[in-house]
Amino acid sequence: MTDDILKKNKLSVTDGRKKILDLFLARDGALAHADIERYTGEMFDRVTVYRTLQTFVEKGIIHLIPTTDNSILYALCKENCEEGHHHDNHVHFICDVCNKTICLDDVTIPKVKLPKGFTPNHSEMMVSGICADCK
Amino acid sequence: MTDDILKKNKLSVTDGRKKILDLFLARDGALAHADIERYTGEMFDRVTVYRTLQTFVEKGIIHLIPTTDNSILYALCKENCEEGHHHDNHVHFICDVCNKTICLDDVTIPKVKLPKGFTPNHSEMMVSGICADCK
DNA sequence: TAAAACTTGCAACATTATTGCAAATTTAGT
DNA sequence: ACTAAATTTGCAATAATGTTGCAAGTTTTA
Repeated sequence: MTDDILKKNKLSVTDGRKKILDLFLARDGALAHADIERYTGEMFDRVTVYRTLQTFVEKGIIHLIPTTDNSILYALCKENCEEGHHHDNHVHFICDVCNKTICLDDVTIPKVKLPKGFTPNHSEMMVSGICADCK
Repeated sequence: MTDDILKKNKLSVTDGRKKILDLFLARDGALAHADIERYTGEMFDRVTVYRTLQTFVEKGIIHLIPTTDNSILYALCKENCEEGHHHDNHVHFICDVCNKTICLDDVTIPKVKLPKGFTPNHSEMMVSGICADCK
């Protein structure tokens, strides 16, 4: 499974990449760099984690999620990795209780009417509240 | 002007706070910590800038803007500072050309229909593209 | 104007991220 | 399966970013 995703994206299949990809496949929530480091522990160097995430973002295997604090979150979105390119026009949900960030793949970001002179290109939308598990 | 805002928020009127508030009033775009440091230069310590921004956020004079990269942006929004409390349910626009982030105070974030079990509380929305100045 | 309250700068420290280079691993060609 | 080429990793060094305690300085209050 992980091997396929890596091969499809023309990346060498290495232990580090498989392990990190596994992590994303196992969770449906988004992950912060720190989560990944906590999990991989002594297995790999911090630098490898940074570089792996960067590579995955470049290849479109994972995508960045904006946050209100300074943290960077990464998430693997189902459709995207199947198809090999990004469709990240979905809403992200941050649960105030469990603090997980979830990709709502089926909730499309609505278009908004911008003031005169503004031309839209890409949109991001995040909703916080209580998720289905915590309700 | 700056004195009034500070007083209204029960903050001591100091040179640092006035200078930083001036910066926000002069720009309509959002500012990163680094922008402020670049501007204030040797005038104040880094720590003072951090603490001033934190205080302003707590008082609701400025608000944080989420970004896709790891940067933290702050912006003063017109209505808010007049009234002394937050109405930050507006869309933020990031220009791909000049890279400015602008509060579209008149563009309200639309409501979206969430999947079963999810309860919304707060929303954020960012649109990138070309701004009115760069078109 | 003096005391109390608050703010600032400094120094030290913690965390997070980036880069170059050599060693190790993976891939591709035969 | 074996070797050369390409890629990836770990290490070390460095940079950038953010935090804390405390003493000195400034602002506010009465």
